[in-house]
Amino acid sequence: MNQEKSSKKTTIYDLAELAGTSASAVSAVLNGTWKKRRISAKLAERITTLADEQGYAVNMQASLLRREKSKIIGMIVPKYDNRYFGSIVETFETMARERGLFPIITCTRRDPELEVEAARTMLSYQVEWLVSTGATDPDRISDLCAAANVGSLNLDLPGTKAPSIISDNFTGARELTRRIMLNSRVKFGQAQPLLFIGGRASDHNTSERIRGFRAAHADIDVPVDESHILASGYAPEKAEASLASLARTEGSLPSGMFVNSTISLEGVMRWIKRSGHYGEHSPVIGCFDWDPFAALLGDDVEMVRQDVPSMLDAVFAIIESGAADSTRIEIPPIFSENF
Amino acid sequence: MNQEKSSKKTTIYDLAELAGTSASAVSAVLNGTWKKRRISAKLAERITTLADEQGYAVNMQASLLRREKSKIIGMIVPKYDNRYFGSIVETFETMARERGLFPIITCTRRDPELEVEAARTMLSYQVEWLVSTGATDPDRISDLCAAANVGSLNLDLPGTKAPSIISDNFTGARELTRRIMLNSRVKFGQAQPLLFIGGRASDHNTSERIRGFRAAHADIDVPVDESHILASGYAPEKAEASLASLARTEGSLPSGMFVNSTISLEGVMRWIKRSGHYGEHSPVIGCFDWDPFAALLGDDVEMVRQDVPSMLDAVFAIIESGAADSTRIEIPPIFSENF
DNA sequence: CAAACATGCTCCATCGATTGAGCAAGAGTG
DNA sequence: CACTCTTGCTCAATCGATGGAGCATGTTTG
Repeated sequence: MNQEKSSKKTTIYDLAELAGTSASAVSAVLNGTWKKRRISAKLAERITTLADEQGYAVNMQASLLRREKSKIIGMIVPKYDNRYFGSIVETFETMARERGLFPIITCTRRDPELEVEAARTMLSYQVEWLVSTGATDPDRISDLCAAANVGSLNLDLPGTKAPSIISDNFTGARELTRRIMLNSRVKFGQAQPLLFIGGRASDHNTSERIRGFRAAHADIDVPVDESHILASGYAPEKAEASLASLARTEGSLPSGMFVNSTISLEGVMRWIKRSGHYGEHSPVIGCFDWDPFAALLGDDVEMVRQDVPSMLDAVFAIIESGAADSTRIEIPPIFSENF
Repeated sequence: MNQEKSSKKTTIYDLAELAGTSASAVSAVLNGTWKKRRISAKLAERITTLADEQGYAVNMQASLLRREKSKIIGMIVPKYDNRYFGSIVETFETMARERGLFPIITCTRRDPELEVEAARTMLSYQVEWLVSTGATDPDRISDLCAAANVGSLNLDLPGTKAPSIISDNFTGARELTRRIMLNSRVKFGQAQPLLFIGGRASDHNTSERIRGFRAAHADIDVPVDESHILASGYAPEKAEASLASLARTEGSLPSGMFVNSTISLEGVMRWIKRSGHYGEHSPVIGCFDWDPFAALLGDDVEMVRQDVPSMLDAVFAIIESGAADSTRIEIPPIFSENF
């Protein structure tokens, strides 16, 4: 595990000299092509031992420069601060490794400039595929990838220039809304229009969820209160402020809420606690996303879990098939009794 | 943004031919050394435009092979499923980028084999520094790095062969224990020995926290109940099972608990809810780690937050100074009133 | 007006690993 | 014995970017 010259890294040339052989023999042995290249088992053995002793590690930069495929796969993700993205990243890494790919992940904090810069950097590193998760402008990234002849994919939020794998937001939201209504009826005696809070009206997922929210109201002939659709952003503070302002203008709050993400739920719960709405008369809540602690907050919180493993199965299926047409795959989310 | 030959990526040679100039001129222009290399502004302009048109991106593999420094910095992290590691990763990425470094992060799911393999892979990618976060065997990774002449650092859990940046677990645990005791006295009338749950007795952080836990008991002359120190692992199921078994053998539970991580807290809260211990007589809890929803679970939950920004400031301070002696830096955690 | 200098480039070796082509020595065949 | 095959290797070009050295011009300077 030691080496004489401690200033430089060991290369195949160093090993070749030590073994009294050629660099190409060393290379063949270390990358496993030695049988094909008719290197004797004896020499292979000697080289392997030497490589171990010297703590040799291939220089991927050199290796990849020569090869045609990099086996690197990139992912851009908005945040690491919730279980949804956390499990996307963890599952992605695991599945990539299982397939012999090297995953590179970068967090772009919902910053469009950073997204593009990160995408460019990943292209420089010769990624073979780039997965844009929850990107604000996925098509821009697909354009960059197309120009570099690299496959791209959209996850969580759809785009029009690459295959998109997203949750079935409409159906999920409709079912979640139905459940919140049911819980509300059980707790407060009658079905009332709900409040929708969180997300951005401009993003596809939010608008689909609002559509599902409306559909569920229509299903049981309850009118939607337009002033109670508050897609005021993802940050907890935004949700908290919206609720505070609504309570100020209206005096009371709806008895049920559809919360568009755990991040928004954080703000909602904070407001409920702070304003003393907690307890007997606290609103019935449904959240489109899952968090273990939020799930423990009370029987009044219903959660849908997006099916991350299935979404990533779909991602890798597309990667393996090499497909590049901009289909959209919608994965049904999972309701709590099936977690 | 288009290119004629769609099968291959644009290189500086392609651009050179298109611009009727040499590859070295193109290279100089695109990497910003053109003034030093006395390329005219006119040619620089032309090349830049062309590069944009062709959607050119440097081949980092080639570039890094030639350069002496890779500017790549690696981090190994156990999981993405809690706020602590999530914010470590996010902060690390941001700070690395601010310093012109390219962060590569990999999640090793507390698997010692995977940790080593991931470290090897990162060395192949020519990382200049490797930060092992919460590694099960940080010294093994430091050895690998040393053999490759790469700096290594330990974060969250200390090692003996590289600088370690960790929380001040002893002081934090002592103060947290003191607070749980106080809350317990307020709720139940008297100070009783607490339960310690979660973590692995073999890891440094857990043992330091147990030491702090003992010290806080000693401070007010309360004996520690040795059978109530349950360092049964990090997984929620482990904590849940430990509590269930304790309740079975003892009939009742301690009135206060020191929970060693949010992950363990997940199991603890699940058990408390399921077993009907929630409410009036639910135990007073303190958790060494913070989670926004857990913080909302009730007034009975006290949390300490590890000071991630300060920890990473320390990490980058060491990286910038190039120090390699195995000092240990302990960062005080933050208590809830100062979040 | 010649020497010295500045300007604006180009040439080419180099980084480390890979791989097609090829060479020498021994084994097998007719 | 002359040949073809096989075995076990080595040679050298290559991937794309970089940067030291150097080569024409044009511009000053004494």
